[in-house]
Amino acid sequence: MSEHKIRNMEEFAALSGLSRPTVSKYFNDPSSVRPTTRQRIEEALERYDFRPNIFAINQNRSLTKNVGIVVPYLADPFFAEIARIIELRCIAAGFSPILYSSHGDRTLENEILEGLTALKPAGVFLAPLGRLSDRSAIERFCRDVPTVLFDSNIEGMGEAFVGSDNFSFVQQTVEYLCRTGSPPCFFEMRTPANPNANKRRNAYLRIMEEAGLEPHVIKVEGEGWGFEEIGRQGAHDVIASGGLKTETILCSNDRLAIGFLAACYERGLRVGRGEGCALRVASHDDHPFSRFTCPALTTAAHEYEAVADRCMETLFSLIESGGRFAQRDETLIPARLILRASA
Amino acid sequence: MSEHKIRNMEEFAALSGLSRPTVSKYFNDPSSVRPTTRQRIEEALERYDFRPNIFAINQNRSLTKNVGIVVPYLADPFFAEIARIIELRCIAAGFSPILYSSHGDRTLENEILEGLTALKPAGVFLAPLGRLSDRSAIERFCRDVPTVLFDSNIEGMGEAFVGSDNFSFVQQTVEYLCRTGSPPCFFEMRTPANPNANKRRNAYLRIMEEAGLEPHVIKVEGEGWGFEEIGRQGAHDVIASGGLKTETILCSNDRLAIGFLAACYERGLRVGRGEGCALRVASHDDHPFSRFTCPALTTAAHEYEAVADRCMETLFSLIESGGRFAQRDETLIPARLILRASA
DNA sequence: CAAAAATCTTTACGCGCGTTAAGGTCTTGC
DNA sequence: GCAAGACCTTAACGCGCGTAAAGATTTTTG
Repeated sequence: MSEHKIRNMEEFAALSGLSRPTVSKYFNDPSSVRPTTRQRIEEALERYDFRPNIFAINQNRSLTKNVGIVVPYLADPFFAEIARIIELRCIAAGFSPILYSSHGDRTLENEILEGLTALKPAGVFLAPLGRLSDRSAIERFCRDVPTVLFDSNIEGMGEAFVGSDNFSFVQQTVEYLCRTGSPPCFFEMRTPANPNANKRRNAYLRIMEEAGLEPHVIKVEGEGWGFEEIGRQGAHDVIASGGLKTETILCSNDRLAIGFLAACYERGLRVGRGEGCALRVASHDDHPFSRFTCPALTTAAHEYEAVADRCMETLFSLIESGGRFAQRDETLIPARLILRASA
Repeated sequence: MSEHKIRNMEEFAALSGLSRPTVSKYFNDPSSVRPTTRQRIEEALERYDFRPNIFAINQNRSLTKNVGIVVPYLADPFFAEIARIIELRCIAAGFSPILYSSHGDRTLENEILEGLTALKPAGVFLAPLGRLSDRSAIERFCRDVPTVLFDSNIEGMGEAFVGSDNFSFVQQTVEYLCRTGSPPCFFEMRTPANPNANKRRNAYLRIMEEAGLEPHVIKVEGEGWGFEEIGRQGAHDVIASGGLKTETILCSNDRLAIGFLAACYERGLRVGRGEGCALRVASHDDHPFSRFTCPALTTAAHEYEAVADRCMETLFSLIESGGRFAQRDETLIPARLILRASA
């Protein structure tokens, strides 16, 4: 690297002994110039450390190499983990991922989408807030930007959806629980933020019905993203009031289960499938921490990698199709049951 | 909102019945135009839904309203949480935060910094990887971009550092543990990624020495960002081999402690300060999940909000000072001891 | 070795907006 | 009602790069 800073491509081209259009061509596709030319540019690049001005590059372009990733709440380790994998995949594919969290806020989600539109991204992965989302705003956004929804489906929006097969999640846990002990009740929030929760409850009801078993759904109060605390408080309430009709509890998601287990511990209730255990608790998601709860949580796992890979595949073919699919593409990825000590 | 899409400010200005420079003036500072003019623009804005082209805006600017936030590993809830708060503060202050995770990778951290430089941000909050960071790359970055380091200090880099007072963290936990029972040993990773870990161990050694107590440091093996598993495995090893010389364990951070507690549970060791408890475990950070461990974790909490607020204050004054401080500014925020059931 | 093909250089325009300068128009205060 | 000042319009340039066209140069091909 040498002394003074290079101001623009003109200057850099001169220093490489080439013309600006050639250098410009190189930056858009290094293989589009003669190998010797390419080498000259790359040598100069070593010496002078020049990068084309991003704003100027994109100014006159209808599409960029930007890819937006929007999740509803990044401080939820589930979303952090899935976003992490998608982000790495984007980088590997030569895109510039830009990560946003709606922080559980409808207004913020709208603002993110507006700002994202302005960035002219090649595509966007959007995990919407769900119940709180402004459907018309999302619809408008999807008209302007090639969008792949993930995690949380909103019927008809975006060109594709990649998510988990909630029925498969619940089927596996319920089947396992029934096979190894008493049938479970279903523990969830009364007003879940996310359509997955509704799908899971409905799956539970249907599976129990088909098995000729009586379903029990326990709905606990609470708003916001503090699921663990909602689960903990709800567990205390339902246990104290004798509302627990079964000794097996299937939580809608791991974060609620983490709270449930905390409450059990606080009450001295032993959870697990062994001798002397009062309750069995299972759940869904394979939250990054579910391995470390006490006891470790039996759960139906998302195939994080598979979801991320499928997201990328979908976006690639979407981009190749010019940003539109003839028909909305839906992928549901089944769960993988993970047996641990809690049930 | 009306029919056809507006292409540029010229067109929008015409539709508002004003000239482009006036409209441009408005977008840079709405209060810089006459109230009646402002009203006309805002009415047109309602009707036509126009946003100036971001790339064009920034193209000819040396500074933008962008603020970078870089953390070493976003899937760590601690960083997700601090990033969340800082991001919200930035938005409230009218900036456009852009969030990056280095994903624990040195190369990626470098690339993020390079890309960030190109975005000409008004400022950057950088929590570096620590031991893995490329110091020369960070140094170069800090020369180009007004940077506030946080969480993890690297001497002399950036214009300021905002972080936690590790000595205060350890002092409070050690003091509490000694006062209420036997003195703790210190449980940590052999090769911590982060300078905070070293500061905490040194604080532990010094505090024990000053109290005339014999220190015990337990170092466990393990690489990467899976701290819980490292803590769990390390706990199993040290307990099985009889390496635990004290009944009180102070973990370097909550994630290790979460693993430690999981191991204790798996071994049937009761943790807590009551009757029949074999061990006491305390830790540092007040990780978002430490409330839900079994038992709930006694820990020294970061003042998340205070750290975020101080970060913002520092960046504001840094921007006002034209991006440079006469002297590097260091803020260390003390811990808040949180007593829960584990110790 | 000459012709064809590939690649480069030169020249020039456009993108959308920031910004400046000169001059016109509207407000304000007396 | 009039001057001063605030605000607006018009005109024009520049930012850094994409890109197109025409001509010059190099490389490949037969």
